[in-house]
Amino acid sequence: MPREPSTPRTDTEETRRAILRAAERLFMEQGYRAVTTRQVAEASGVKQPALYYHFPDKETLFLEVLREHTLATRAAIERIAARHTESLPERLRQVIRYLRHSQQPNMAIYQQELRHEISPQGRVQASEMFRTCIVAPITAIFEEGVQSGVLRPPAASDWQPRMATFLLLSATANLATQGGHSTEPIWTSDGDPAATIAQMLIYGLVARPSGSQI
Amino acid sequence: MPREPSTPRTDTEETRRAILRAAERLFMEQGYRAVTTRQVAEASGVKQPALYYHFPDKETLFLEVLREHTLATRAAIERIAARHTESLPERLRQVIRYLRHSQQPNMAIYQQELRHEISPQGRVQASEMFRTCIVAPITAIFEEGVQSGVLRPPAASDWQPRMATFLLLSATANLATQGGHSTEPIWTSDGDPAATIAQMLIYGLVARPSGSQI
DNA sequence: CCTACCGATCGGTAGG
DNA sequence: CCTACCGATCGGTAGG
Repeated sequence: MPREPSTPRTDTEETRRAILRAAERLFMEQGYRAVTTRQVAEASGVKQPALYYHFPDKETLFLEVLREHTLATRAAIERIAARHTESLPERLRQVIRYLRHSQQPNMAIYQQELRHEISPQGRVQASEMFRTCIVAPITAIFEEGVQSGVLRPPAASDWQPRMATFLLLSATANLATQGGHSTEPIWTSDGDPAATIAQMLIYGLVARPSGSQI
Repeated sequence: MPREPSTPRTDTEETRRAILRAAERLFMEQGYRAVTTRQVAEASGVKQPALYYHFPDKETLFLEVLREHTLATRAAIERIAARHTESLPERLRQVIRYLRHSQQPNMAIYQQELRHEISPQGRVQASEMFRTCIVAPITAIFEEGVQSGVLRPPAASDWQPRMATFLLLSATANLATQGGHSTEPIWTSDGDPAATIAQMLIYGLVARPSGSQI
C-alpha cells in the first residue's frame, strides 16, 4: 500500500525506522528470544501492538533488522578490503575491529538460537545473508592474499580461505560478547585484541615465515 | 538431610541422576532459556513439579549440570595434556576433537545468555568453573609448548598462551554448534576440522616455521 | 496507531 | 513424588 506522493510518508515511515533502530540495538545485544516485543516498542516510543501495524510479526521484524545490519556490514568489509595500499594483515585487523564494534551477531549465538526460535524459511534467509555478505567478502581477502603470494598456498589438510574466515569470525564474535559487561573478562589482552588475533592468524599463513615481526 | 544407611538411596538418587542426565543433554543442545522445566521432567520420566523436590529451582539445576559437565571436561583435557609421547599439535587436535563432541557449551552462547537469565552469583560461579577447568588446562598446554621450544616465545603485541586458548575455544565452540543439524553447514571442510584448526593455530606459533608439513 | 484483551506457556507452590 | 493450580509474561488480535 504505497502512500500518495503529497504525504511525504513522514510519521509512519519515521516510526518504522525508529522501531528498526531500537530493535537492532536490542536484538544484537541480547539475541532474538530474550528481546520482547514490548521492549522494542518501549524503546521506539510506541505501544506494543503498534509494532504489528508496521511488521506482520516478531520474526519478520527480526529478519528485516538482520538484513539491514548485514548489508551494512558487507559494505564496510568491502570498503576495507579495497584498500590495496594497506597490507593484508592491516586490513584483516580493520575487519576484525569493525566486526567487533558493530556487534555483528555471533554465528554461534544465532545458529544455536535460530534453530529453535525461527521458522525454517527464516533460517535459510539468515544463513544466506550471512554467507553472501559476511563470509564471502572476508574469504575473498584471504584468497587475494594467496594469489598475491603473501599467504602460503592452501592444501587439503592444511588450511583453506574459508576455514580462515571461520576462525576469524569465531574469534571476533566471542570478542564482541566479551565487551566490557558485568563479569570480569576472562581474556584481557594488553594491547588491541584485533591486532593480536590478526597476528596469530597471519603467522599461521605466511608463505615465508621469517621470525620477524610485522 | 542424609538418608539412613539401610536405605541405599536407590530410587530418589537414581531419579536425581536421571534428571541431571536429561538436563545435561537438553541444556547443552539448546541453551538455558530454550529448555523448559517441563521438557527436562518429561525426558527424565517424572512430572514437572518433581524437579523441585530434587533441586530448589531451574538455575540451581543448570549450574549443577554445568559443574558436572565442566569437571568431566577438565579431566579429559588433563588426560590428553599428559600424553607427552604425542606431539603438541596432536594433543591440541585431540583436545579440539573432545570439546567438539562433548558439546562443551560455547563461551559466547552462555556468556550472552547467562548475562540476562542467570543471577550474578550464578554467573560468577559459571565463569570460575570455566576459567579453572577449561581455560587453565588448555593454556597450560600452550605454555608447555613455549617452554619446550616448540612454540615461539610470546611477545606483548604478538601472541599469548591465553589468547591462543581463546582462539582455540572460539573455533571449537562454533564447530560444535555447526554439528550436522538442519541448515546446511557453511564451512564443510574436507578432512577433520579439528586437524585443520590445530594446523592453522600451530603454524601461527611455530618457533622455526619451515615451510614443511607436520 | 491506541486500549483492551486472549490463549499459551513459563517457573514455581500448595497440599497431600 | 503427584494433582491441581497460580501469577507473570509472552506473541499476537479485535475493534476502533
